Amino acid sequence: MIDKNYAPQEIEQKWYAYWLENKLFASKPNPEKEAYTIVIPPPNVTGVLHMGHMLNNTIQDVLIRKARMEGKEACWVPGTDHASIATEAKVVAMLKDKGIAKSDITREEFLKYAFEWKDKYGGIILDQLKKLGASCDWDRTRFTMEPSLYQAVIDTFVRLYNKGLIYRGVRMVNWDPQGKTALSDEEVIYKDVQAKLYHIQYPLVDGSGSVTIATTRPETIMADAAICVNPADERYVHLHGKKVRIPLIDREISIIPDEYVTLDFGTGCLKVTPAHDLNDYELGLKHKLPVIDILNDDGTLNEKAVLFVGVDRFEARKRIVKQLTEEGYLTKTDEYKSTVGTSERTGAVIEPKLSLQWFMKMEEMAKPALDNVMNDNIQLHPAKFKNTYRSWMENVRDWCISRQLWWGQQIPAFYLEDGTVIVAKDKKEALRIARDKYQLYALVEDDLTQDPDVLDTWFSSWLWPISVFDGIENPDNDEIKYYYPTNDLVTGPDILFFWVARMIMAGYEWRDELPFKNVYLTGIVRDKQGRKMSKSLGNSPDPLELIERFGADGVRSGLLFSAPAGNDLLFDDKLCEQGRNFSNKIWNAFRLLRGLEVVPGASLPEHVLATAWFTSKLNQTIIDVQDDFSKFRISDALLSIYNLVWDDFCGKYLEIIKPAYQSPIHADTLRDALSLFDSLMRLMHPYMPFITEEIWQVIDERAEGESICKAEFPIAGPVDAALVAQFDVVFEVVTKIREIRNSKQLSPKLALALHIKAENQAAYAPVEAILVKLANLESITFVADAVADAQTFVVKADQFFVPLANDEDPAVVKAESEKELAYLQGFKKSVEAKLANEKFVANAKADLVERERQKLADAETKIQSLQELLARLG
RNA sequence: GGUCUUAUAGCUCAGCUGGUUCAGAGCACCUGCCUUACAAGCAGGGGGUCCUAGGUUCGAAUCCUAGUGGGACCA
Repeated sequence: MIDKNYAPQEIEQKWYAYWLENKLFASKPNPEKEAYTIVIPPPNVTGVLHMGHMLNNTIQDVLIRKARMEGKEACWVPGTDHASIATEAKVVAMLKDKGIAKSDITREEFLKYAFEWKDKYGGIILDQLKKLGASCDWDRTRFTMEPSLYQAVIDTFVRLYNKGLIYRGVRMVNWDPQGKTALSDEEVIYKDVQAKLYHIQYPLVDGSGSVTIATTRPETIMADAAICVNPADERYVHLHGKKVRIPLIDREISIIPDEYVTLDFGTGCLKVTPAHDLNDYELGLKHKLPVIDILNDDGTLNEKAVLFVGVDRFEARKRIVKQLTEEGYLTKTDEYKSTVGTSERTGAVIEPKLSLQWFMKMEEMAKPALDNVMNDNIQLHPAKFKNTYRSWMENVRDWCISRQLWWGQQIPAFYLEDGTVIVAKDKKEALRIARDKYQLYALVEDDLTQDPDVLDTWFSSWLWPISVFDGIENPDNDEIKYYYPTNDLVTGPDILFFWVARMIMAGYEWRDELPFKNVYLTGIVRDKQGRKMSKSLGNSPDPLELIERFGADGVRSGLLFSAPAGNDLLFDDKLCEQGRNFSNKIWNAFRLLRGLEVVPGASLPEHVLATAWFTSKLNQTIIDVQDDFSKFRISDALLSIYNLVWDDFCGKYLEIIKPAYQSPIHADTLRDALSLFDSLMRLMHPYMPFITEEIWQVIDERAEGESICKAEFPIAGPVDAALVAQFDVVFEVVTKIREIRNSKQLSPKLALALHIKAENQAAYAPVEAILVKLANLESITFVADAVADAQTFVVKADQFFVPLANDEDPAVVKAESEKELAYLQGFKKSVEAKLANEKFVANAKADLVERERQKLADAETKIQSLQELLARLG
């Protein structure tokens, strides 16, 4: 006997091993078939699976499994990202625990440790994905730092440098004092903070008083280059060109006028600090002010600060405030709401810093990337992200691509002793160029020094859809030609610019073609209070534990029950519980069919009819599901299937064909039912791969190595709308009778008699047996007149009577019927009004008008029946 | 501050090109059932001013405008 509760753990393990063993996820170019390709958004190599990955990868798996079943050559490429900042931080921390400082070891030693660490802890996340059922082609697993992908990055750098798209220059960049590296604009997260606005007096050199400036960063006064006022500000006109002394250090600076200053902010006097603020920097350029950088790379103050040398910037702020107060320079402190940029990876407060870095020009590359999204060559789902995408692409700024780290692709720029830069794929090539270009024939490799910096992680990720198929190194290979462009990309909107936009740029740059046709943007998984899931809040469930509790199928369907594209998902265990219950429901439906005793023979006519009815429902659902998928409504498609399986198949179809207790089922009926079950399993397989495989394998004889993974996805046949309508009437009647039973508190075991006053008695003949069974009737009798002492109801135009001693207050019964009548009369009136409206008849579509006429006719017959009923009630 | 987006049942959301009297699903809730596939279940039920105010239209949850409250991105 099969267990009545579905136990997923063993089953999941068994089938995943089977799938791998039989290479069911493996793909290779097959010209006979259409390719369907997804590249995984590579998770950080040292990351662990979180709920966002679960959602994201479930969606990818649903898409890829469906494509595979539809006979496409489905290829899902997995892999990991080296995540330079995050991983380097982890390796540094690991070394620190061992008592090793990064500064004490060489680059080579560090990288050795880093690779060891990666080999030990990296890729855990990929094993976790297997638990989820992810059908990746694991033989294709790639890593952004492996030799071939590393080389692709180097080649890209050289190519773009030679095209003049990459340059090196001193610019104001976002400096992360904790990671001690520059960051791109996109890696800076702005946060609201409650800051203080300090009002500081600067004495005039001529002794005629002082000016007061307002600043949130008093520790930068030592870097001041000027005081700036708006020329239109009458308060300060007399001060233009005068000099003030910076408090505490007594350095003299000028007061200059510039329209940049806002009159009504603070005091209207702005301290200009070109080294530590982007706007001040530009103001400084305009007025040729000196740049005085008082900060070290780690955020401590340097000698140029004069005061607090070696002290951290935040500590220095506290101390300088204290000193300014003591010496009477600080006149006022206001509370001030402000925003501060922080590092996406380390969380440290970003310092704008003037620094020599490598940049990529974005304007030219952004153009095809923008155009091809706006014209829908590449579709974003949901489309609302097109707006956000456009505004970003239209305002794109040059990309700072160098990072002061060791873990990553080292920039292929080589310097001669005099600082001359040679960009080449390796030192040998650089030497050749140096010799040829500068006639430096005596030069040897040791005379060249490679740039110590590495490239931004995204500078490798943006090549991912191409580089996983070696399309950069070997652009004409069979794989890239077959699999590229890929089809769908599934990712979060938070990396739309970091990653998606740049992949599109890289696609057009390298292959003059889009990298994927659709981008499905998932929402963020939040907890049920709407908070983002995070380690520090501890509100993120452990995905593997969820799988343990609810089964992978349960978790997958649970996540998708409420995950419309682009909308955040408020996660609750409850959803997975619902998914698990669904697994169990399917399991028990199958137990029922498996447990039946079979006798040879043809199906009863009502069973044949029920099979035809359910087939229509199934076909309709397949049509709906395909429509949903075409619009990336993955969640809606699942709900359609859920309702079909639970309500129509289990609740109705199985109840109709289920034989009485200990009675056998006819072989033909069982065959039909199992055939439908088989279709349902195939329809559901993309969502619930494990349980569907388990059942599919025993529904019928299967060959060794065969799998539902490669079985055909159901194809919709015809839908018999009339039959569906007829069954709707049956179910409505059944519900009414059950309602009577419930309200009278009668046992479901008590068979009732039913009398029908029907317009068309013959219409009931084929479904009588079904009515008897579902409503538990002892008899159906057709009558010409009303039946006394009976519970009555009307469906369509027909009247139904269930003879029961009527102990209800006739007035109540009458009131209810009158209420229904009034409703129908109102309905009729509104439809009549509509049809009498010439503009409606003239403007509305013909079939709509026809439907309205039908509605009117139906309402009229029903009203008539109700009136008869009421007449009898007196 | 700018741009975009959103507001529907207690909760999470559907409602697709305006057209069933359209107000719907799941969960939650209430009532009754351990009816031999499933209590992780079955039968039935209650519940909404479709944010507010205008407008367009024969007709508005759906389109437009303004306001209010959320959210996202950008600075």
